Amino acid sequence: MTDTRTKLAIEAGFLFQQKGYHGVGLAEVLERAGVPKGSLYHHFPNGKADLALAAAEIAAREVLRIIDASFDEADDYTDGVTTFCYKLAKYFDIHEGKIGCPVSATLHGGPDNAAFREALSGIFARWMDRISDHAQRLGQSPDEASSAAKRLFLSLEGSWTLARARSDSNVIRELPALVC
Amino acid sequence: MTDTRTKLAIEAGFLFQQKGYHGVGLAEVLERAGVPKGSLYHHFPNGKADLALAAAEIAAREVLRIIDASFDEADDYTDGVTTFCYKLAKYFDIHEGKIGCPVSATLHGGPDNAAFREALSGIFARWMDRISDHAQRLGQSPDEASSAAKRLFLSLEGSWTLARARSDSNVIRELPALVC
DNA sequence: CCAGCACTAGACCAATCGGTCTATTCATGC
DNA sequence: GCATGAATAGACCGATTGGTCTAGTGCTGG
Repeated sequence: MTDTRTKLAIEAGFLFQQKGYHGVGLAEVLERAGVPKGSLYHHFPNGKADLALAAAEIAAREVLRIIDASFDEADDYTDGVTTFCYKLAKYFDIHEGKIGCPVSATLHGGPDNAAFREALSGIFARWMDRISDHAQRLGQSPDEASSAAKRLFLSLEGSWTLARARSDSNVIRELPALVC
Repeated sequence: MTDTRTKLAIEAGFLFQQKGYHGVGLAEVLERAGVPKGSLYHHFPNGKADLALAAAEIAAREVLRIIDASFDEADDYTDGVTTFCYKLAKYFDIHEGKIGCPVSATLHGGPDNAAFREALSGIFARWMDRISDHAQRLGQSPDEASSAAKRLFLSLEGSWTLARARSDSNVIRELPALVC
């Protein structure tokens, strides 16, 4: 039994990830969450923008969780990257190939608000930092780890885009061979 | 003196690249192009979708042109990639950091139309093929060239995303050091 | 000079947009 | 049992959406 606020953010997240900020109407979010409009503006006083930020934050934490789950039981960096990519590809398949990077899909194309951009680049930084931490723990030097993390992140964003265009998650699965 | 159809596609392209398909209203396109609605539906009978496809096609050709201009006078592959990235970063700066990949910004988040997805993945394939051709011409084996092109394309898409989030084109300029 | 067609021009439309507002229900502390 | 604030419920709003339709304009071949 998730509370109303969370349910709204999660449903909104799914929709934003597929159709982008402007592509989703509040009516659709409300219907899927089974929640009336009054509740939305009670929990998110700034309306749609608040909702998108909350949705992105949830998706961002979920990705962090997947990063940890992948690297925690890895023998070396390449091993962790491989597990990570396979998990993401599976996540992509579950949503029928309609999904890009859950965060950039939600926040890009939204209002060109400074708050949006900062949230977005902050989330990206957290991801890269976390990957870099794991790389160091698995034996890489700080410099190696940092650029490996950046290389992985950048090409992962690209893979999400290409996978979506092709409706095919294999691009993501081929990533470890390409960047490690 | 560009004709009305082209003017519409170009103006629409700028807007789509910044705000995405659903983020742009026809009224805004019409106003910026200084063209009445009747003309739009004369030149693009299927309306907004046609317009987006035409805009993406123009942007795609422009990128191909930049690829050629960068690699034609390059001594080796790394040299070509560097020139290419610098040109793109400059293009990014000209548009005040509001722009992502001109094609994915236009077509992603649009109708989940099969035509859109095919156009998108076709354009991406053309870019990668062209880069791969140049890499081979500059001495790489077909396999090397193909995976180098893919590596460049994927991380370039990611760089566009990150550059936009940070409003900073340096990510793009640092790309050659990261992927070559 | 005029018939025909490509094109421009913009009024108009139903549908949907994000957002506001009031009324009601529910839970909780006294 | 009652008061209070949180939360739900949804009617309602003006603005804007993409799209249609009718008029009018201007070029071109005969």
